[in-house]
Amino acid sequence: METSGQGTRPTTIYSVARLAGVSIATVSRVLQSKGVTSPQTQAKVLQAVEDLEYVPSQSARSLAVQRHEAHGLVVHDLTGPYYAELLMGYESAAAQFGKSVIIVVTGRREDPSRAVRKLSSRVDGLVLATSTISDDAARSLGRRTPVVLLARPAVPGCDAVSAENTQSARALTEHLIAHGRRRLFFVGDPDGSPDVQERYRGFTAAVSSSDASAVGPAIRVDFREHSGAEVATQVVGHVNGPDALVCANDELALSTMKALQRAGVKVPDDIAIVGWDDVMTARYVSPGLTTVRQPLYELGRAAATRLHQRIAGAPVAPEPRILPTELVLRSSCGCPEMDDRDAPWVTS
Amino acid sequence: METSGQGTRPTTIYSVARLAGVSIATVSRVLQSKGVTSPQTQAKVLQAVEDLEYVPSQSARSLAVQRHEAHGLVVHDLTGPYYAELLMGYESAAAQFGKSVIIVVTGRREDPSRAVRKLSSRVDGLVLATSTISDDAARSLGRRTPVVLLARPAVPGCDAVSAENTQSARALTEHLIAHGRRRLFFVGDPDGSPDVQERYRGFTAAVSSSDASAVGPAIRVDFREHSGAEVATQVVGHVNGPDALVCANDELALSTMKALQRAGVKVPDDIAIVGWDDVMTARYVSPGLTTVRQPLYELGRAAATRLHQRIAGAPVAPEPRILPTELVLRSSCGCPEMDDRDAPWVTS
DNA sequence: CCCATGCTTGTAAGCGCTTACATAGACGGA
DNA sequence: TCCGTCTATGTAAGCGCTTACAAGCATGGG
Repeated sequence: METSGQGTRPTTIYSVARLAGVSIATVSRVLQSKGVTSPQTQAKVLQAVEDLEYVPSQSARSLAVQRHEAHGLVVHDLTGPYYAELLMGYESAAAQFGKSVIIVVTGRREDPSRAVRKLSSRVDGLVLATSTISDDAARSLGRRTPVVLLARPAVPGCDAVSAENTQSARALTEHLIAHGRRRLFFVGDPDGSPDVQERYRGFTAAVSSSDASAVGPAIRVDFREHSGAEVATQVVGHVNGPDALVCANDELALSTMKALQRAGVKVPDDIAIVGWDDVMTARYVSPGLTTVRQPLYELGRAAATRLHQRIAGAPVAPEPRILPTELVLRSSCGCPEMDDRDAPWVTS
Repeated sequence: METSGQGTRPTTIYSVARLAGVSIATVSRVLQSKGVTSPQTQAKVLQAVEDLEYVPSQSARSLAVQRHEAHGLVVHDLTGPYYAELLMGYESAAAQFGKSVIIVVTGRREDPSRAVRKLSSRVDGLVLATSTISDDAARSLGRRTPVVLLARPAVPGCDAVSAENTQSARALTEHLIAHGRRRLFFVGDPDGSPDVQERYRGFTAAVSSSDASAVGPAIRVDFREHSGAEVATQVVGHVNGPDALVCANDELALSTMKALQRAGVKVPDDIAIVGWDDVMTARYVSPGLTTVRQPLYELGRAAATRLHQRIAGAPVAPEPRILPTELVLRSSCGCPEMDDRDAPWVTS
């Protein structure tokens, strides 16, 4: 029969020591494989551990070794594939280093900075993503614990890893121009996130070094899917309206495309549309959405790895680590449809 | 100037006590708002805390109070919107209870069960999702710490929360039959997960209590997107092939639909297709995918809330908590296109 | 036969915090 | 003035683990 109530948890290193007939130091030694222990002793201890289903208390261990063996990850939210993929990469690397990962989502918090401070007291280091806490707060944290910034500009005392944005924005825009587009519009709020800002910068650079023209300033809408309708109303029916839209991410691009199509606009014939992230939907819609793929999983791994190195004593890297991105050309930009490329099962 | 090296972390409760000119007990008392302290003392302590940027060590606290103030969440992976949404709900509820959440992804682990056991030593309770560790392992854990099972059958000693599957599968299938479909196929592996099993059961029930017939056993393919191609080859060109496909999830449904369309099959005229989850793509493809929406965010919250109650001492609930799901009718089932319903910005 | 040597194990001092209990003032009633 | 009461604070004993150091015990060379 089972001891149903789980009220009892007196299974400490002492119980094990007693059962095995050794001292707690010996138990600790065999469990950590530290110091030397005779094979017989090891066997006895391991047996006792087995019998008692003993699991060492992490907090006691942390207190003793002055290490938490945990990484913190702070993100704004988790909607969309972006953070999920990132988190998987992060967790996988952290797991390889034997670290737990504790996640904090600041999106709906009253006091993100307090939450992060509290988090810092149970981890050995932190990864801070965009739109979570301020640069100042990050810098202050960076003074007492290793901090890696994710997809945001470096601040002194903190490492930074992110995906390349400006170059790919430029390449994407130039691709549109090569397709003959001349009246380009950027959709998204450059002040909303560093990523968007960089993309906008690349867009602007490409436009201004060509004979094309940017149609007005960026259409500043947020990332939400419904923003597409808003964009569509601003765009349709104008005589000299845009013939190409560079959207800050795929959600925006897709909802805009849908709203436009519903309004009778032909994509890409009338207006070409491109986005960022290569979400699943991008390869299912018609026309397929041309976009920029970010190495999210790798980004997560890179952040975790860098954090691990910092915790191990490595100094702050002088330069941010920038991961390359990849243009994914489908047909919303004006390229011809290609079945193979659009096939859902072709992933690389 | 800043003290750049973060090697020094001698900021303990002792430093604060010394600076404030009180004992560590007093510091603890004002920080925990426990016991009585004079306003002046409070002010002094708070000031010292401020000056030193003191944050109490979580491990020391955990050790003293015999509580970790953290919840564990164990999932198989994080791909797709399913777990991301779930995790957000989970984290939000946990945060409200003042608990950190530590996440473990078992998908690529060598020894999931060991990882979970280790996790259990740093949390006050666990939520275990499908396809992570065995029922036996879960039951064994449930004996020593509160455990909530997520989207999997209850085991003695553990709570369980999940979304309704059988009823909605039945309703979905009956809807297809009402559309005149008579040769129905289930796509997905019922042995792959309890969810799929229940959906298959509902499907079977609906078919057998009608004059329709299930075309052969389930087509057992996994959840991967490329499985669609496989399904398509099995299905096209048969004289008495299916006129409706009930797919275990949306990824499967979408990739199948795409493969079918590419092969010249008309959806839904020749073959109707439905799925599960209501992923973003479902409302962007043409025809819109009819599917079942699960209250993922709420599911996450429910799991966290239940775990919290268990940790607080509540007994194991005798029955699993089943959250209702919702049919989302678009046009891949044969329903007429409706612009409004398909509009991306209509979310509820 | 004795002791230096090496190997294994035990002893005990923390790690930073909470909290039961002791103590020291302050205050007021007799 | 004295003492009982109450309140604010200090003292110290853990929480479960790690680890430097001490100690015990064979072993073998001198």
